[in-house]
Amino acid sequence: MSSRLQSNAQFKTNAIAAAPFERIKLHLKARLADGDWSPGALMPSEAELVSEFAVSRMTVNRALRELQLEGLIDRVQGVGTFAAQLNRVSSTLTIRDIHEEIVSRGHTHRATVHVAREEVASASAAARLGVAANTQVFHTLIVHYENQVPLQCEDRYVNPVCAPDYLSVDFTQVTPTHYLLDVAPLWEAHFSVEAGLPTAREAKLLGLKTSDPVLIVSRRTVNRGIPITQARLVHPAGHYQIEGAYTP
Amino acid sequence: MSSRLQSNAQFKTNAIAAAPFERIKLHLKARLADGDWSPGALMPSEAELVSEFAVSRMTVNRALRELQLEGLIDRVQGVGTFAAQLNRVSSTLTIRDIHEEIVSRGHTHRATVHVAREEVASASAAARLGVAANTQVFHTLIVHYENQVPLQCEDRYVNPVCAPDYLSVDFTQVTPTHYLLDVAPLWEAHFSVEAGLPTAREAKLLGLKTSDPVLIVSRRTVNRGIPITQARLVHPAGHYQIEGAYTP
DNA sequence: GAACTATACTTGTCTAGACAAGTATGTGCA
DNA sequence: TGCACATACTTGTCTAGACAAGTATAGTTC
Repeated sequence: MSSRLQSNAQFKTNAIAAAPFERIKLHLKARLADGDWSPGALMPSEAELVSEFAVSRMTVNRALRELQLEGLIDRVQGVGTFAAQLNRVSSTLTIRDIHEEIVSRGHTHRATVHVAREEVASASAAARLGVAANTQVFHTLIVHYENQVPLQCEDRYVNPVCAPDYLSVDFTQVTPTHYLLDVAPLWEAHFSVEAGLPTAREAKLLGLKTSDPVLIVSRRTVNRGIPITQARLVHPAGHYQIEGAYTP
Repeated sequence: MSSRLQSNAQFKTNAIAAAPFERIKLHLKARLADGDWSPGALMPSEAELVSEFAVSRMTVNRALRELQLEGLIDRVQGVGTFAAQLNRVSSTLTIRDIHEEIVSRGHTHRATVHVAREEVASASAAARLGVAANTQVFHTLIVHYENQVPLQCEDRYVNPVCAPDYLSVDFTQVTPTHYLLDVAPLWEAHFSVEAGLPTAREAKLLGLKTSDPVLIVSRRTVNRGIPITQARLVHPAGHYQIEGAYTP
């Protein structure tokens, strides 16, 4: 019983002070925020922190390794630990499946399929997808509605090698993104975001004029070097914004 | 000499096989990519991986902890390790200081200052910055040029509490972002990206018509709960795009 | 002066063991 | 049946020590 009380007391202490590696991280973060080390300055070595905090080196090492992953410090084997140059603002941006995103807002999602066929890729489409010209590819053109308002025009090319049954999917029920995540669960994505004008067809599908600005997201995904899909996602201005946050 | 050769040989072996924790990570990633565990499925415990790979538990633990940080697995103390639900596409987006970005492309950066003064914040500006209405704030309006072509119109409000000397900076030489990073090296950022139309003034400064689409980035930064700055960054369509990548 | 070498210091990683703490399950008692 | 408890298994963390490997520097040799 007394040992139970003792471990409870220890737990409460830990709840305030957190785990040692966490305490070391917070301490170094606070000093970095105070400007104790200007960017590029040499910070204490692991051995010095071991003495200061009276912990083992593995604990200090974990704290520093995680700070390095967070981009707050730079470490060079054989040299030392340095305060990072914080001249870039790295943010984590989450692009979610549009169905999930609309539903999470409590709204209804509806999709209309305007193209769903196999095509010989044009030179530009093949280049964007990353396959050879004149290859057979799947092509879908789907408009997504949030509460009956058009939110996204999704023009997508898919590599048949990765998803041979792609065209048999009912895209009014399952989004291409969702289906492709099932077929190829892990991949690399590259994307770019820009403002522009819709094509005549996109304008018509979204109920816009061709002079109305749109937000265009281009995304290409690759699995082990094999291109899976390339999508051009066109959103009417004002109806869609990408949000992100960065917390050190 | 022979010991040198021996360590070289060992190094080469390591170069192929990588560190044990890295090998375990790659092995589990490959099996996740193969769909060996569907989302939510129970994965091997640390003890099982210790047996399989003949390493210590700390090594397995590090591999799993890093996979968890990467969002590929979920771990629950007392229960086990599970394959993550990969239904969201998380990407790391890096917004860099515009001066650094232009210079890194080998181009020249020039800035013109159109407003740099202290103002009583309007209701909307105060709300966007996160300070009380009728507070004194700093306001700058700067246009950034890449090779003499206008690239960004930067409309920024700054909390005088965080950067009292803000107006004494020569913004043709130092960007506000760069200066503020010096004054407050660590902070949280929230941003949103959308397409839209420029205001009449922005259009004039960027050499656009008010009907030309622009990419608008709104960013607010906070340090320990205290708002630092709020910026509206307007870019002509076609001249600017945000890029990002996601590599599991 | 230039090139080599020994040394000291740094980070990178692994080990074997330990204790803590969360969770599920079976067992015995009321 | 329903509740308390012991048990087994899980992850979370820390330790003390070890070796490897990268880097800088002082000293030595040519």
